[in-house]
Amino acid sequence: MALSEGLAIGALARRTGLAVSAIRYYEAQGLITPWRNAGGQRRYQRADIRRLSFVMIAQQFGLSLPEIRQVLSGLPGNRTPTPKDWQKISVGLRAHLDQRIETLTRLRDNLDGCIGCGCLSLPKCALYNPDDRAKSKGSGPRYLLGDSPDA
Amino acid sequence: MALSEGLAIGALARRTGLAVSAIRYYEAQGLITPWRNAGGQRRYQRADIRRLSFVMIAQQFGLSLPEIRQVLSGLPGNRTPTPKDWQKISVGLRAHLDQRIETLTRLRDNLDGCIGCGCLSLPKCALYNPDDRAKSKGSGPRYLLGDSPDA
DNA sequence: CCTTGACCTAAAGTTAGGTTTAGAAATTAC
DNA sequence: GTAATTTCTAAACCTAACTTTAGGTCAAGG
Repeated sequence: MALSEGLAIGALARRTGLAVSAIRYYEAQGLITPWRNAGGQRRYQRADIRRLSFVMIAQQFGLSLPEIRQVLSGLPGNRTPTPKDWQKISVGLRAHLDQRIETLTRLRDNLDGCIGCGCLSLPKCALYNPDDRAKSKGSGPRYLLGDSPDA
Repeated sequence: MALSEGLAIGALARRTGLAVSAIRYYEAQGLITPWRNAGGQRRYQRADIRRLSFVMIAQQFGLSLPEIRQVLSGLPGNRTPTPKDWQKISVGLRAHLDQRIETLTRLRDNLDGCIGCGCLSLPKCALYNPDDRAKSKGSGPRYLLGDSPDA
């Protein structure tokens, strides 16, 4: 097997720790694009290891797969991404993370202000701030704030 | 309609902003326990407005419904919870939130250290810390770390 | 009394992020 | 040249947290 024939999906799975089925799923979601060998099997570049690593990290940060695809689209399509390329898109991740931390921190501070104040059921309570609620990615009641099914 | 006949599910829905179906679902999950009137319809106490409010807030904080049920079990069963009762269980929420913020902050710091370092694909990278990964509640690859289906 | 709106239950559908299964074809190992 | 692995596709299944639907009952108003 020549050096440049690429990685089979199983090898990529071992390198990344992902399940083979997950890698195929990510492909279906447009996160990674292997080529096919003569027999129709998927082959990956070594750079794809890093690409999938990035996917996993971004997931830990709370991004959805479509969001991650969006971020990854910031990478050059015509060549193997350099460390500098990764650096550039990581900055976007960092911003996303900052936002999440800030939201949670604000929520926490509100909780502190609310503990014992008895306002838990009042619409005025800071914890009911629609802004906060919209930003929290925990599932929660689906159609809470004008996010109606038929809108 | 006498004063003490309780709230119908629709009224509770309007007060909390939840969908009627969500309230029934929460009942199925053991988060709230109405009684039934002569005709078999659900009736709720006014204190249940606050109970559901608490559920919504806890969801924003990232707790699952089973976790919330657990927290709610800290309330007295034999009487209407006082502000002090709510205060007590809110402290647990606060701790949960602190933990999440800390995890995310640590993740962010690691990202800072990693941006541009080229380590994104190495198992040694701090971002691969199993501890971090296990704690992040974002879904991610399901059977990542010995969390196998048949274990 | 009768209609209309609110409520009931059970079951199926929905989304995200995957996994599992089944049967077939390609690769690798001996 | 087989036998054992891998890989392939398509479709079904899974969990969480709900919503929707279908068919029927309850409650309130005129």
